Amino acid sequence: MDAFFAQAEQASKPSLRGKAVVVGGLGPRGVVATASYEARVFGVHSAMPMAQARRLAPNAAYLTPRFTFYRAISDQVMALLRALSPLVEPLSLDEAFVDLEAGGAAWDAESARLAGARLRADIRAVTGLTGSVGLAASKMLAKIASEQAKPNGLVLIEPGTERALLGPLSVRTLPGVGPATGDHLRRAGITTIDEIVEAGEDELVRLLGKAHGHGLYAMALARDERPVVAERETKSVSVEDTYDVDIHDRLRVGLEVQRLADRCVRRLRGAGLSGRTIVLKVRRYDFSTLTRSETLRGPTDDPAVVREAAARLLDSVDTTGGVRLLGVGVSGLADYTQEDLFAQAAGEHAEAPEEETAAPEQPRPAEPAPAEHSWRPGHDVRHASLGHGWVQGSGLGRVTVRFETPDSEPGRVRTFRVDDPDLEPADPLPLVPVRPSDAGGPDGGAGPEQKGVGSGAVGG
DNA sequence: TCTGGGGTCCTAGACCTT
DNA sequence: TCTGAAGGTCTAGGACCC
Repeated sequence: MDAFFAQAEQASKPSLRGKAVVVGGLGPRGVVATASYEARVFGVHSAMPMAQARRLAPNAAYLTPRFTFYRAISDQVMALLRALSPLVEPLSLDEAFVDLEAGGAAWDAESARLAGARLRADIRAVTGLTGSVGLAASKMLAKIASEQAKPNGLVLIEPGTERALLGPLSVRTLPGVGPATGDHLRRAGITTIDEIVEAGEDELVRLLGKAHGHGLYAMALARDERPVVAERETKSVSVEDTYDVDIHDRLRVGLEVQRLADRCVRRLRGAGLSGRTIVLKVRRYDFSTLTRSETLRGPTDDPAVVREAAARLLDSVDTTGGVRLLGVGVSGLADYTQEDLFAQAAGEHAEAPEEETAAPEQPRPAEPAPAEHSWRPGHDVRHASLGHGWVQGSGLGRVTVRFETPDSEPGRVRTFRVDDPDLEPADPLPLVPVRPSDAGGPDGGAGPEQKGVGSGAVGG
């Protein structure tokens, strides 16, 4: 999908169409998740600190992400992809690889192009959003094609043209080459994919190590045999929080770690998993990041066991100077639990009072009492008499709401007290009106753009 | 300027076992 | 019995991706 989050917000809010929209964390340490194409004109891009984005585009609309809304749209698009082929490999909410040949949806360049065009039309019809499609004989090339197709386009890389197309491109085009590897190669005088080929495989391995060197050299020759994998099993589950202000109080750090451990276990259990290795992550005031891990005798999904392990790991970390981020994760996953791990926990720590560990919600001592409502910018609300709208901003005891819906004209703005009893949070409205004949089909929503290419669809 | 959150994969050293 | 090589596991960190 093209600038997915921002596009979904523009589809949902008529007053933002054609305007610069930036979606991301709005706190003092937030970063940009997605910027609309109108915002990109000002130099705003993903992963940029929000403060910098505000300086570049002070008049843009700044919204917090609505992941539930985006996920609903993503589900609609993924369903369209799965209708094309059983081999669909989602990369994120808004991207996926599809093996068109495996699904019989395409067998040569022309049939692939047709399938891609039909898919784009279907995405538009079902979600109301635009997506781009890249078609090629491998995942790497399909990804490059889809980047070239953005926004709202379709690009097919004809078999036999791959090497010529790749040669002049920057090494940063290749998957796995980020800022660090790009710099490393640049210092060795390698900036284009042609120059990787000229340097030779041995030199690449010398520069980047075995796995990366061999892999990158093969990619530079347009050799990519990675299959489209439909079912990816989860390898780890983690949660982390960055704090608006560094935490110095050691007691508070400990409480936050406990809270994160509980949240992590809820996610773990939600996925029906348990894990053996507990990981604590600490980012200190100077942005240096430490991880500490401990492997248990067997997998657990017991919050008490994870809390205790995380607390032990924290004991080995110096937090003097303050921490800006804390995280707790579990890896070494299994889909079963080893019950006698209770014994492990009890054995090492003489009998802590046994709480009902399965209780989904426990008091969080470190947290302030929740406000009545958190009126987050961009989120939907309903007013008893004025109807559906969204939060444009809030502060000083006031919340400003724009009253409009996906299929209305740009709406009027009104300001209320934050505790106005007529105002309440609401669910997002579908982006595409639900027709009676759609019953049973996907309900309306905006769609992400996807890039997909069957490994055999074009080249096969 | 000042850097999110949730992941995956790779490397390398320490340590243990065979 | 001692030694060394080889391989596996654990741990920590770095890079990358969306």
